[in-house]
Amino acid sequence: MHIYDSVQKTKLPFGPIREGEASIYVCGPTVYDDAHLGHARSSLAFDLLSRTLKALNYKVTMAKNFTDIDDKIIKKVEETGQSMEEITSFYIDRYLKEMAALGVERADIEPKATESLQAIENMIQKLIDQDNAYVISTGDVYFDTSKDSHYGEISHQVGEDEDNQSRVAHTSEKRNPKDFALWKACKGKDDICFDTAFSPGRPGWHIECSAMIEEHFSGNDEYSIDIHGGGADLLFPHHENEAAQSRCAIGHELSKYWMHNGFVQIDGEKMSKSLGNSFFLKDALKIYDGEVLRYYLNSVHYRNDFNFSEEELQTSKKRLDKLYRLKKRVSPGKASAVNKTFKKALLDAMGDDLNISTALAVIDEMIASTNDTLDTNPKNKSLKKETLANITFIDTLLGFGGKEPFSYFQIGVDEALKAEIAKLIEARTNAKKEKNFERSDALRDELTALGISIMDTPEGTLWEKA
RNA sequence: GGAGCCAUCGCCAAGUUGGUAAGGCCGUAGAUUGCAAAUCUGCUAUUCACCAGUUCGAGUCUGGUUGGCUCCUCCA
Repeated sequence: MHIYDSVQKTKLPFGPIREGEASIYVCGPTVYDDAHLGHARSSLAFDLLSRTLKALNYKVTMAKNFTDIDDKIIKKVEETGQSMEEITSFYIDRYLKEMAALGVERADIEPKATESLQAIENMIQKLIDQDNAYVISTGDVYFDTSKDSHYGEISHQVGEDEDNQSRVAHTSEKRNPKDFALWKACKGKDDICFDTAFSPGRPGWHIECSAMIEEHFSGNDEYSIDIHGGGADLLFPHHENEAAQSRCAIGHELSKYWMHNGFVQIDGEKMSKSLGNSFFLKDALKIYDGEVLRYYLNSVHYRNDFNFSEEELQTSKKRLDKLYRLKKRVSPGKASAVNKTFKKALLDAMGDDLNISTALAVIDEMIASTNDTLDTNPKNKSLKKETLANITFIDTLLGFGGKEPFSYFQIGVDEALKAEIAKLIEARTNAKKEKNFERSDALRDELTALGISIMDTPEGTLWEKA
């Protein structure tokens, strides 16, 4: 397995802390609103990572957090009158359901900031005791970036003197312009806050990840976890700050490898809530099947930006359709053993920093050669069984191709229409027997009008939703 | 202002240590079909934004130019 490490900016062989194991922490969403396609892509990218490592026989432990204390959530509380808990649990539930529709496996650990307050307080207290952090007059606690000689090595976003260039305004009580809040003291009696030894308030954004990692992973003398992941926008300042506070509090590096996924763009621009160009997952799932969306969003390498277009999505679906047509052709039956050459080619591709393009090419070649052989010898039973096993392997590794193939092509067709289709096909078959082609073509046109395309095979006439 | 990333066929998109351009869509010629659809076969980039350099050899390395995107503010 090779992984591109965004800190060293190069592809590295994956050598985990513990032989045969992989610990992964991915930054999850702040739960104050619906997830958009960008969240989906990030989630999908690390799902692919986890599945690939598992297929390579690593014992994977994956954590993905929910940030459930945050300014935006508090703002929503003020706007809606709902409790923070009501809001966050609603969006967490939604998020999990939508990701499940995309075939994303649940993380082993799903920590929430509200459930990690003790770990957060402990870490902040430790940093204060070490004088790596300080409390200002308002009760806010800041991390002193000057105490960390390695600050800037994660994002390479160093720059010592051009602080005035920074777009971040900073308060005069900060020791250094780059110092960031570990703890935000509560401002009024209605503010949502939690009690600590230093001040009542709530955690800053960065500290929760560091604290959660310490709470849930043991690591070794050098690193807490193997891989830390998230969107490319988190590299700075979020991950830089996480790394700094962990390094100072724990005395070693936070993560051995850092991985960052590229953005989903709309018309060449990053999709984000602040730009107002978000395509929400819930809306996408109303129009497209989760599996099709998964295939599409995963079809471009995770580090590249992804320009979303419905037209490309349709093109992408055609490719998935081909896999299901083959599956239809070899079904029903019992799977035998996966083809070793095929399996190796897929694992080699995915083991190379998740090279999905090569993996999809390997699959397309398998589909073509299998169809070719089946054209010559339609009754090749052992090939059919092997193909079934190959497709099962694809489903395990990449998360698509697992559906029953006939139902895949019938998504969105209700029972009444199915009966109607069956009737028309039967009538057409009879017309064909009588060589009444005028009538059979007319019946086909009727089916086409219903959005159904048909194909005559030795096994009879099959249909698909166009 | 500072820090990065990217630029490969009409479209999407691979291409680790430099060695002579995967795959998909579209198009096209054929096989198959009553005709289609599905499936298969052939064809479809002497060329990798542009310029210069290193090298026996560069899409891959170096420098520069142009264009696009991102981060430095919440952000996947």
